[in-house]
Amino acid sequence: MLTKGLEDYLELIYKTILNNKNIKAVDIANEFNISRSSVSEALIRLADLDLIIYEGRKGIKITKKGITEAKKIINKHNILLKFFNEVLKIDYQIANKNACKIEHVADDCVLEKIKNFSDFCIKNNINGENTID
Amino acid sequence: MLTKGLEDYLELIYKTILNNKNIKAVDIANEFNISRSSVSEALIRLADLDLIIYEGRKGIKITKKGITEAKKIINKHNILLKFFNEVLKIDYQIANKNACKIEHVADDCVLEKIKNFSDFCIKNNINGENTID
DNA sequence: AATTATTGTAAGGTAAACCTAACATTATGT
DNA sequence: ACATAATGTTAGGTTTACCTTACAATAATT
Repeated sequence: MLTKGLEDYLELIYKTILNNKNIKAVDIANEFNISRSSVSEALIRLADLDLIIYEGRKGIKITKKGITEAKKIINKHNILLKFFNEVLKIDYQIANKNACKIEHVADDCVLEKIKNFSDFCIKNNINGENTID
Repeated sequence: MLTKGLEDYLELIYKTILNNKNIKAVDIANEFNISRSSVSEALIRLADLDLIIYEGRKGIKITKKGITEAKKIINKHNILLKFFNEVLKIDYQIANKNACKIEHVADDCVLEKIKNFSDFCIKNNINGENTID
């Protein structure tokens, strides 16, 4: 299983590539406030796991396996974000921050249940603002 | 801030004491499948933080500060457990396991919102079993 | 009481994930 | 083209949270 750090980096790599932008090691370092050398090591590890193709300055490419993995993580993130923000009506920044942390620890089956419940609540306008007596 | 490990150990210490039972370092080691020496270190750290009074074989006592802290963690745990198990209708063991992980990373304000929403859902019989089309 | 088992501690080790500093390489600006 | 800046890598270090092994102290069994 991927560590929280590797998941975060892969997530950023995929999102950036999806946006048709290039991503460099230094960008990851800046985004997460870690050193370039730490990123260097992490990218080698992601490459070892066949999640990215890393050729230093030549760029970072994501593999099919990497895309699958990144999508999973982003999916988890989005389920949590949506639930926190749209159902519980938690401030977006805080919702996002908490989604970022919980996405690495919550089991798939829990996320699945949250997703279904969240969709139901949104459809029926049940949320944290109209549920207070 | 306490680490996940220290929070877990303190939680167990408090729960055991609440049950009028004594708790020893070896019990913590067994519960979390870690070595006695790791527990030994952790207990010294908890004592340094004034959360417990630790005197080796003479026993482990919890301080007022420790009780306050333990209650906070257990409260978080219970909010999550209740939401997962009673609202989302997730299997108790899985609900508990996930509560255990998320309690260490979720912000207080998120837990607060989950609690309110959870109570509302329970009161109105809105749950993961009657919300599927 | 003597033996055996249990418990706690100390010493030293490991792996992960970070760090800084120094260096090499590649881009960029003039 | 050259100087400067940006980027990636290497080497070596730190911290955290574990570990094992060995030993000391206490408790339990016979």
